[in-house]
Amino acid sequence: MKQRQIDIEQLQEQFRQFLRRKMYRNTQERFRVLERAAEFDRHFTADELYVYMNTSGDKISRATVYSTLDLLTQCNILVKHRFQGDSATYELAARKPNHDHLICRDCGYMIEFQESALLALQDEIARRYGLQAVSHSLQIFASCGDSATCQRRRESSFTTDHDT
Amino acid sequence: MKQRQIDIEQLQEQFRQFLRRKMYRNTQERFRVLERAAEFDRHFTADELYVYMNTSGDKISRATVYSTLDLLTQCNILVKHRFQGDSATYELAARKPNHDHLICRDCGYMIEFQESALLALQDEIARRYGLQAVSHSLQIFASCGDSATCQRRRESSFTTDHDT
DNA sequence: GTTCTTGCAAACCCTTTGCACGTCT
DNA sequence: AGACGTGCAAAGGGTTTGCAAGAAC
Repeated sequence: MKQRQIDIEQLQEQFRQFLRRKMYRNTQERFRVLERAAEFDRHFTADELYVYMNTSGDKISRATVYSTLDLLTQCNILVKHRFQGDSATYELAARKPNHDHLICRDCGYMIEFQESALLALQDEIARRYGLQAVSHSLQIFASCGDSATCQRRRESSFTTDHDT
Repeated sequence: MKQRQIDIEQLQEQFRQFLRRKMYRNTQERFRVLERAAEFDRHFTADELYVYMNTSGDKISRATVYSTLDLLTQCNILVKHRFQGDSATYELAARKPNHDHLICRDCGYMIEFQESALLALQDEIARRYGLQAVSHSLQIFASCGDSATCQRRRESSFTTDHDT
């Protein structure tokens, strides 16, 4: 968790406009969830954010965290992922625009990559069916091939995720 | 559910080899799950398969269905999807090779498409990081644009997750 | 005969919900 | 004031697990 060059005020404005458009209320809780979520420079779960907030000064309920994360996802401030089996993870959309995930199916090691060709491809495929593409989610599953490497990566992938 | 030109014997052989390689046992239940799963020409859930089997002559437990579906996914006979929020869905990998999904984020309407460029792209990206691509999962989220159509299509409403 | 698998039900975990209280407009 | 949001705990639903009985090897 660290500060980056995310424009928090712009996100707040974006959220405010979304809430107004949907006739939802401007509550302190909702904006605190946004602020604290924006401190993560990595994927995080709803429960992680809940614990983080409640152990650092923001008393808030799980229900509110979940519901606000849902709102933030609706207005594209957050992106929600459902990787294998576990709980859903979120990340700031602005954190690393248009990245996708390369995942070792044997050890779970995950690499974030950016591939500009995908944007054009997503648009073209949607157009092919008369739709307008909004976003996409791509995971490539691979194997390390080298089992020693795979094992080493397994350890690091579960302990260090604090930096991208 | 209907029969297609799936080579069930080849799948059984593939499964047998996988079990042998992993030192797992050849049980009747495992092969019955494979046979019955292969009858679906669409996505299905573990529970659907469980109910289907138990209402048509194959008495089997949920635990076995779940565990066998996991094995069949491990050996690439099935593909497992985790679309929005609900339960996981499976489908035969051989059913429609290398297809991906185009989903209307407003009404949930889903189109299966095939795009051969993606295969090359998945391989190239994995290679870029020294890995060997096995498969991928791509969802493109779009909007219908036409609200009338979208509303008609709306049977279940939900927010868009980016899932595996 | 030993080990793995199955079946059953209960446990589990993440997420959602119902209701009373509090807050926003 | 009225409607909506929050907090709490309990319910919910898909999936996994523990243990005894049964099959595979």
